[in-house]
Parts: sequence; C-alpha cells; structure tokens
Amino acid sequence: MQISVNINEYLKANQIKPSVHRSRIYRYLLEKKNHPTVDTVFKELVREIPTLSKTTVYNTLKLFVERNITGIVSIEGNELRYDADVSTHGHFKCTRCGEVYDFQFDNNLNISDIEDFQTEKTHLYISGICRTCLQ
Amino acid sequence: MQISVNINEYLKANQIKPSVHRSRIYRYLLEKKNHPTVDTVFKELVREIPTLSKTTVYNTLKLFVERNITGIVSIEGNELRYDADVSTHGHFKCTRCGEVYDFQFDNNLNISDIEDFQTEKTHLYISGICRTCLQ
DNA sequence: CTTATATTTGTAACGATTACAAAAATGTAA
DNA sequence: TTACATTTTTGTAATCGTTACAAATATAAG
Repeated sequence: MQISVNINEYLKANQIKPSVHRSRIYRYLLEKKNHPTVDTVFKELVREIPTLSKTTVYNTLKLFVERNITGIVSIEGNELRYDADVSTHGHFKCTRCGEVYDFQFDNNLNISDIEDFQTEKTHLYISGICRTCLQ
Repeated sequence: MQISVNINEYLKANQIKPSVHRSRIYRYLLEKKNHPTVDTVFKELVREIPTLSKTTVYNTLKLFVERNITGIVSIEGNELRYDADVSTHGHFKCTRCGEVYDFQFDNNLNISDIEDFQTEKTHLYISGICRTCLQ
C-alpha cells in the first residue's frame, strides 16, 4: 500500500526505524486529525492489534515528539494530546460542544517584549464558542 | 496591613469569603509572579503555616480560577501553573535556562479561520532561547 | 455560650505517565 | 537455516499530580 510505504520512508527520514506499531500509530495520527490522547490512540488501535500495549503508545509518541514529527497540543492541563501536523497553527476549543478546531494565523507576531529572543515553537490556544454552537 | 486588607476586599468583591489561608495564598500569587505550581505554593507557605494542607492549596486555587481572579498557565503538559495576572498576556519559556517571561501582545489577532467564533480566552505560549542565554 | 455553617485537614482513591525487566521480534553473520 | 546480538514490545509496578470524602477545626450568628 502506497501510504504505508510512504510512512515508513518518512519515519526513516526522521531517524526512526519503522516497525508495524510505529507505522500504524503514525498513520492513525495522519488520518484522524483529532488531536488524540494516548488513551484514544490505544483504544482505537488495540481493536486492530489486540496485543498492543499502552506503554508502546507512550513510547512511540514520545519518540515521535523527540524526532519532531509530532507535536504536543497544549489544550487544558491534565492529559497530553498529539498532533501529526507540526506546522505552526492554532487550536480553538469550544467550551460548549468540546470540539477542537485548527486554524492558521500569521506567525509574524512581532512582539516587542521578546523581540531579541529566539523563537522555537509558538502555541496559540483560544477557547470560546464556535460558529455552530452560536446559532 | 494595607495590602492584606485590600486582598480581603478583593476576594469579597469576587464572591470569595476571605480566610487566613485564602488571603495568604492569593498574596503569594501577587508577590511572586513566577507562575507557581500547587507544589511550589504549598512548599513555600507550609514553612509559614505549618498546619497547611496541600488539599487546601488545591481547593483554594480551584476556587480562584472559578471566580476568575486566577488563571491557569498552559506551559507544558503535566503540571498546572497558576497566575494572578488574568489579563491577556503571553508566556515565553526559555528551553535553556527554564525561565518563564511574561509578554504583552496585540490581542486583536484577526484570525480569518475563526472570525465568527466567540473568543473567551487566548493563550499564547512561545518556547525558545531568551536574551540572556543568547549572549 | 450554643448552634449552624464554612473551611481545612488527612487519608485514600484515581488517572496519566514512567521505569524497568522479561519476552518477543527483528536483523546479521556464519 | 541456525545462532547470536540488537531492538522493540509487553506487562507490572511505581510515581506523580489531582480529586473525593468524611472527620476535625474554625468562623459566624443568634
């Protein structure tokens, strides 16, 4: 399958030895773009790979984050969420329906207070009420 | 003491009955502006109030957040941090020295993807290397 | 002073994450 | 293929932040 080959190549290109589990987890992140928690990934994939261990999901996602092919989404404190989209983009969470929306923004924020600081990653998270719930 | 009276008035004005612990915890947040974790607040104040319980710190900060006189700072996942400054402002964390800097930014971000959404809170978090570490 | 109410405490429970060693899978060389 | 070395995965136990909850304490009202 084309996509699976590409994923393996992509992992290799990022110094990650592909394995069945790693490829499958990465493909999950690519297909569902719902910023899943470890638990969500595990519960979905264990139905397909019954021997899957939750520790493997933790290890794998940690590795992806280290290699910068996955980002951590800072939405609310307790549980970490993961995102295969590592480009700079923002997240909007609707406090009414709970839905999380991605959005683009101008990353050239030009903030005078930190203008001589060297920026690595920018996280923008907005909460409020979404279009659908407003109607 | 002037400041303590003011704190009690401020708490009352926000529908919080002042108590010795609540006032002290709020004063801590006001004085140190270092976005402390629950553990940090507890460890500092228990030296002064030996009977203080960590649960009280949790309860109190939760109450402050509910009443909107304290905000939760979304810096890295696992541990929540608290901030008495509830105005919209950003946080920069230096990946080298770990220091967290506050900064102001133009909250009028004008993001087309979510322009008809109703915004409640905006969190902007940037990581990178600070001025001091760059030299 | 007594009673009612609110706050605080301390312990236990919980949920997310990590540590770690054993087991399984994979790669390599003969 | 077999034997061996290396990497990945598993499963359990430990850890850490947080919450639940009931008992104890403090505060406020009559």
